[in-house]
Parts: sequence; structure tokens; C-alpha cells
Amino acid sequence: MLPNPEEKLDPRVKRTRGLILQSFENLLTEKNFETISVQDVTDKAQINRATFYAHFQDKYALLDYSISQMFKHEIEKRTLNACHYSLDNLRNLILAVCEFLGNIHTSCAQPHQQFESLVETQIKKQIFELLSYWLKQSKSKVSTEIPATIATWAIYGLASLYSHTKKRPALEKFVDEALPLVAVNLEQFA
Amino acid sequence: MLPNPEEKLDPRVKRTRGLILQSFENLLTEKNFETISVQDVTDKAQINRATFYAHFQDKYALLDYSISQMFKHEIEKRTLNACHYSLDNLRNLILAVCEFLGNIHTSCAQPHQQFESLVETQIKKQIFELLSYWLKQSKSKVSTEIPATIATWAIYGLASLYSHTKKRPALEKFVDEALPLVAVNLEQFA
DNA sequence: ATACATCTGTTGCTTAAACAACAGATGTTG
DNA sequence: CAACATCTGTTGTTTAAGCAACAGATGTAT
Repeated sequence: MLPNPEEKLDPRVKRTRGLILQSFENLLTEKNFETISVQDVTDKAQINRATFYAHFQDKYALLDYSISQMFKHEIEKRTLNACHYSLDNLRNLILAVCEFLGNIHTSCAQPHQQFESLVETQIKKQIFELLSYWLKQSKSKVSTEIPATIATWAIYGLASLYSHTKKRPALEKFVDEALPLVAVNLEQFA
Repeated sequence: MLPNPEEKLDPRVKRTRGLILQSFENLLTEKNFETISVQDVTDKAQINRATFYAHFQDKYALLDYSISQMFKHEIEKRTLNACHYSLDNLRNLILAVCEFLGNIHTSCAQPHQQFESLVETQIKKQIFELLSYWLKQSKSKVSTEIPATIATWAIYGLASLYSHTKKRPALEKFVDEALPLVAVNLEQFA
């Protein structure tokens, strides 16, 4: 299983981070990222502003963390963190990314350039980590870096296309059409 | 307006109490009061057990506080804390108590003797306080203690009857039938 | 231009919450 | 009954959160 820190943490810290995250995620559904202030977040979270800075450098770091956590939950919900490479798991991963980005675009108030680019960075980092973990389990001794990179970008690109499409096609159909094109570079790890 | 402490309190204290209350009220819908341990409460509230004892003597004190708070909210929601004696306000008060007890009996897991008696004590205390506040606003110089006591017990008795009735009659009808009998002792304060 | 407001990061000091450990109570189960 | 588990209250110490106050940035209305 893909290792996870965060487990043994002072309960106050866990609670505080949870409150900050919850507050931030609620705010994102109401106003767009650039207009959210650290004040807004701490007010709604019922914590002191100074405490915020003990946990995050600034609101950009919070966004990074928040996106990572949400995506991690999505992955864990589908138990993709505790499995290996297979066509079916790859398909599930693509579905997960599409749905995740889709949700962000429907539930967050008008996302803008900066917001999107921070999201992209975090999600791609996680996709890459997961794919690397999958591929390294195979007997194949080929380096995983290049195939994992290609697949990562391809998957994110697909999900981005999907989530920006006004009238979204049926997700399953969309994914099944793209799946073989992504899988072709990974077959050696199956 | 009926005065309210609690306003200016360390935010950590407010938050901790809130978490304890929320946890406790959730637990009450699942298991009955006597089987709920302090551990259960603090686990769900994500606070340390020792912290609980910094706020409440034991779970009985928590029940008292919890019931008081819930009832206070009910009263404030109907703005009965910011008005005077009138037949209409009395009617609203009776409705509030009936609904409140009714809710407790439908949403809390099998309430037992001890539980009910603690609830009764707290609710009657608050009804009495509110009625006294109402009556003291009138020009009448008669002592309010006896009429307020009688009305308090009458109202609680009515609500208790109502909430224990298996097939409850329409609430409005029930209250309108009882209202004049409660009001008769309070007319001098109108 | 200038006053006024609001936000950002940061700091030293204060206070509440967490922890671990304790003795005692209560209550199973072999 | 004895061994075991689980809960209750309490304590001294450690640690995280709150606070007030600061300088600086940004913005905006007069």
C-alpha cells in the first residue's frame, strides 16, 4: 500500500487542520479562490489567524494541501492505493481523475487561471506517484519514469478535456475510447 | 431580553464545548443515556477525556447543559426570550415545549427514568425563568412566584402527556384546548 | 496626494488542551 | 474467587492555540 504519514499527529493539530480544510472547501463553493482571504478561512474555521500560519505558509499552500487531500480520499475510496497495475485499475484511475476534475468545475465558483494551474500540479504529482508505485511492482526491470510521466500527462489531459467540455459526453464511453491509447505504453508492466 | 452569559469566552472553550455537545447529541440518537460513557463522548468529539472533566463534572452535568442549550435555542428561534406576556406568546411557549419533548421522545433512543427526570428539571427551570421574566414586565404588583410556578408545572405536564401519547393528536388542537386553563391564572398580567 | 480600511506575515506571552499515569470502582468470565 | 477488562476522576507536565500588537502591502474613496 502507498504509505501515508499524518497518522500519529497531536489530536489538536489534526482537528485544527480538519477545521481549516472544511472551512476552505466550503468557501470554495461560494466564492472564487482569489477572493478568499486567510481571515475568511480562519473565521469560518473558528481558529485564530496566527494558528493558520503555524500550519500553512499561505492560502496557496492550503489550496495545494486541500486538493491533495481530496484527491487522496478519492483514490482511497476506490482502493487504488492498495493494488497493482492492470487495465481495469488504470480505467478506474482515469475515471477517478475525470470525476474529480469534473466535480471541481461544477462545485467551485468560477475557477481561474492560477487556481487551475495549482490544481494541475498537485493532481499530476499524485497520479505520477501512484503510477510509479504500480509499475514498480511488476517484474519488468525497465525504468518507470518515462512511461509513468507520459501516462500521467495523458490522463490529466483527458480529464481536463472532459471537465472543460460544456455538454459532457457519457463518462464511461469517453474513458473506454481513450483507455487503449493510454494503456499502450504500459502493457509491459501488466 | 432575557440575559445570556457565554458570549465572551475563550474560542477554544467555545469550540470544545460545541464539539462535546454535538458528539453527545449524536450519541443520544444511537444509544440510550445510561449506556453512554464519557469515553464515547470524547472519542466522537475528538477531545481528550481529561478535557471533558475541565468542562463538566460528569455526564449528568453534560445532559443538563445539553438539554438547557437545546431548549434555549428552541425559545430563541421563536423569539420568546424577547417579548412579554400575552395569550399568543403563551400559546407559542406551550407549542414549543410540546414539540421539544416530542422530538426528544422520537429522536432519542429509549429514554429511561433517570434521563426523563433530569430533562424535566432543566426544562421546568427554564420555563419558570421565562415566565417570571414575562410577568415581571407587567404593571401588576402581585408576586409572580406562585402563578409562574403553577403555569410552569401545568405546561410541562401538558407537554409530557402529549409526548408520551402513542398516537399523538394534532398539536394545534391539543394546545388550543388546554390554553385557556393555563391562561386563567395569568390574566392579571396581560 | 492623503487619509482610511483591510489584509498579510510575524512575534512574545498567556491559557487551554493533550498526555500519561494513577488509584479506585464496577463488572464480566473462567 | 481471582484475573481481566473497562470505566471514572484526578494530577503534573508538555504542547498547541489564542491574543494583541507590530510593520508593511494594497487598495479606494475623498
